[in-house]
Amino acid sequence: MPDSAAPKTSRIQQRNRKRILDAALDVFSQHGYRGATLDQIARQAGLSKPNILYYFNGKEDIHVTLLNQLMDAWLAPLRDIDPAGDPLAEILRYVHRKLDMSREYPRESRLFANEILQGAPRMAPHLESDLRPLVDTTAAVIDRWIAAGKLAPVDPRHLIFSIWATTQHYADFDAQVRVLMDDAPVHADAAAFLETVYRRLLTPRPPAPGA
Amino acid sequence: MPDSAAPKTSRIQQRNRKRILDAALDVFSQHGYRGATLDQIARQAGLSKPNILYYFNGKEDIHVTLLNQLMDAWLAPLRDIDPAGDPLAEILRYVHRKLDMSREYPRESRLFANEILQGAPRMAPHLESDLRPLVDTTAAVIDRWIAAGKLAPVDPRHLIFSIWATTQHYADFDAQVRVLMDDAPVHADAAAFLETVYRRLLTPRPPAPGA
Amino acid sequence: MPDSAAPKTSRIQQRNRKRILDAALDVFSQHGYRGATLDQIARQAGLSKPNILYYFNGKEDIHVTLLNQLMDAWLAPLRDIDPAGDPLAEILRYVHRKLDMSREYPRESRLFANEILQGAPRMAPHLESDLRPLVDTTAAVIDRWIAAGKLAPVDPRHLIFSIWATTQHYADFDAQVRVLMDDAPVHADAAAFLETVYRRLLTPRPPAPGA
Amino acid sequence: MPDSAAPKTSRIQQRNRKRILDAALDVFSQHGYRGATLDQIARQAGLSKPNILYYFNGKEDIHVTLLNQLMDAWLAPLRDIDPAGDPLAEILRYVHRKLDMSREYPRESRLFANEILQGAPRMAPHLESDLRPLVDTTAAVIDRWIAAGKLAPVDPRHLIFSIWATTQHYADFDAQVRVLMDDAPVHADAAAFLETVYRRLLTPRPPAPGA
DNA sequence: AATGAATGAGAGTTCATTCAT
DNA sequence: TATGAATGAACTCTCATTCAT
Repeated sequence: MPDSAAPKTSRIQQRNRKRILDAALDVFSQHGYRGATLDQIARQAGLSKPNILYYFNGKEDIHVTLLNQLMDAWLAPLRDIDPAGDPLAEILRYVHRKLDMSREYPRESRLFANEILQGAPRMAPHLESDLRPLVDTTAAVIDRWIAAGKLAPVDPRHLIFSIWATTQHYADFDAQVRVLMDDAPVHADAAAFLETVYRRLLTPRPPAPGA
Repeated sequence: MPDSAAPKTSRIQQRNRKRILDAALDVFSQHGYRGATLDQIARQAGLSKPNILYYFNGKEDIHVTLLNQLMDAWLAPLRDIDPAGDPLAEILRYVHRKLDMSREYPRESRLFANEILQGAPRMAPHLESDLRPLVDTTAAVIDRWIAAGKLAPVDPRHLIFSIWATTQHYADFDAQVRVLMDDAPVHADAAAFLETVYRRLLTPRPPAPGA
Repeated sequence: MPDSAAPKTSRIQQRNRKRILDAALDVFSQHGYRGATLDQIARQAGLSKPNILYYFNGKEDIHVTLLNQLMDAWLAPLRDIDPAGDPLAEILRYVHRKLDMSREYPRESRLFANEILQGAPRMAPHLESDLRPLVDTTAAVIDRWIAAGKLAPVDPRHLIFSIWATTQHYADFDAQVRVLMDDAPVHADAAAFLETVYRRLLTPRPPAPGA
Repeated sequence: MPDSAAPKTSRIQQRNRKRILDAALDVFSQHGYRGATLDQIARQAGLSKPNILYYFNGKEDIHVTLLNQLMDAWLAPLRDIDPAGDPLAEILRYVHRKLDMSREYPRESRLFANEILQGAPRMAPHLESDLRPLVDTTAAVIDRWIAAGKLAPVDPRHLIFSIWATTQHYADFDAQVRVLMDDAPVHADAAAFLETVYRRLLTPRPPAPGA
């Protein structure tokens, strides 16, 4: 039992941290930060409450850790827009990836939505340091595409907002969508709809002949 | 002296109930239902905590009252779409009204967003009874417009979702928007952007000549 | 309207005080002192809560007033035992009157029971000043009757306790009695039973021949 | 190390649960359910208020647990009446056991009295399911004894009520008894008195010669 | 004589966190 | 590493009482 425990526990540690974060994602995304309780998280994780506080320094620590971990994955699709790719195709790919994430990771979407709704008290720094430069860069790329006549002119930042809004809506407002769309293949229809929206919006048009 | 007594007492009641609801709107929209406390609401309303419970039967009563009162105002723009009006103009008017509401009533928007995010525990009945028939009706109107060739073909329900999503985004994700848009005239730019989006999306196009 | 109001209000006062005390008797006897609320009393009395406090100085005042008022009526049967009457008949009459009171005034019985159960915090003085001398006197009468050979020898105080206990039981433990005696004519049977008990207990017997 | 762990933690639990129940018995029996506060119970138990709620699910849980636990002990003497024993001796033994219980467990007696006085809101089911069949059985036994000429004829249920009433009186109305019986050996005198009462009541008499 | 409005004190309960092992 | 036990702070809500009219 002397030194063979270290690696073993390390593996246990990792597994337990993951369990806790997964349970916390469930609970936080459903009830919000204040509405969530450590008891719920502990029960869901199959651990005792004090044991959870052995792995994390408190409720807020869990929440912040979650937000930080998710930030990267959350921004990946935006990062992956290829300035050298076909502009319309790049945008549409981004739209579809975001929509897919709403379907596959609705808890993450709701976690962020909750945080932003409440004024981003725990995420404001990250927005400044991580999100903002990325959006600035992407907006510049889009502007260049527009200047090159490869996209119809639009405000790039509001374009990004609209993509976030329309795709995350299917995760964040799922309760409402489900009431209004019983049985319909929501995701497929949404994908087709958004494809249409952004294709019509962004397809560059030849200047009017008489102009 | 006949009926002049009733309003006298009612005056105070009405004023205080309004104060409380206004304060509660502030607090609930910012912290969510569970995150809000009667203490905060009382402080903001300038009343004592027990006095608040003299006017309402409890925290939940205040919340439900708020949601009920707001539901009507919230749906009004959708109700006002005129089936006899010009289709594109009607839709665009709706978009602008929704966007204006996001600017003028961001708390209401966030209150609803919070409620829906958490699965609409206290509003599900209203969604079924009030929202759903209204959306069904409106979708039918749009479908008729499309069939008449007055709008480009789109899925009417996803169109509605996209309008909600893009307009409410400026209220619900305000904290994020502000980080990314310092100093810009957000509202005016958003209005122009959305005008472009829905105009390009919905303007009926003549069939391709060769088709 | 100058001085004609006084007698008029005085009548209203009396009527309202009675209403309040009657309502309070209901509520106190059912829920105990601490379990009763002024709201319940006010509702039952058909008056507003502040108006009740116009007539009485507080919750305790109502309770004490009730206890004081009832004390006299409660002790009347004991006072009415006639030292000059037929001993056995006097005792039996007392038993039957007490039993009748349990049927006709169960609320009063329970009010007293509640008070005594809790250590008589508000009635201890009355017990000392009113009840004790009366019991002492009655015990002396009974002792004299026994000495005169007109009653079989028993401890007079424990005799009195047993009469109180057996008769008040039908009011105080009514909930239990009803569970165990569905449909039976409880009161009549109890009267017959107690008649038997005290007749057999108290009928003087001739001394054993050989004694 | 197999099963020795369980009792270890259970030791503290059992001890604290007992402490709490004992304190609660004190407080509930003196002030009634509504009049009792968790603060009082906690203080008396030497525990913090939240710690009490760690062991019980709330005030009502403590109360119900108490009533359930006591029910068995409370009915034991009645269960122990031996249908094969000597009738008069069995009854007298029951009377004395009940009287002893009033002296040794007055709090339990008052707890029950409080509950019944208020209509048995939390004990009605137990009365139906536990008490009633037991009383039915016992009444049948007594009826058989009477039919066999071994007891003077009396209504068995009212006999039982009278035993309950007269014995429990010394616990439930202790505050009153003490005022009226200073210094007397109440319990011994009561025992002698009740012995007389039930002996005279139940001793079968030979039919009057002339009858 | 009466009441709508208001409140301080305190009730039961929840919960993040700490203690002890 | 893990957990039963414990608690201070805070929460919602109740209630006897007071205020103002």
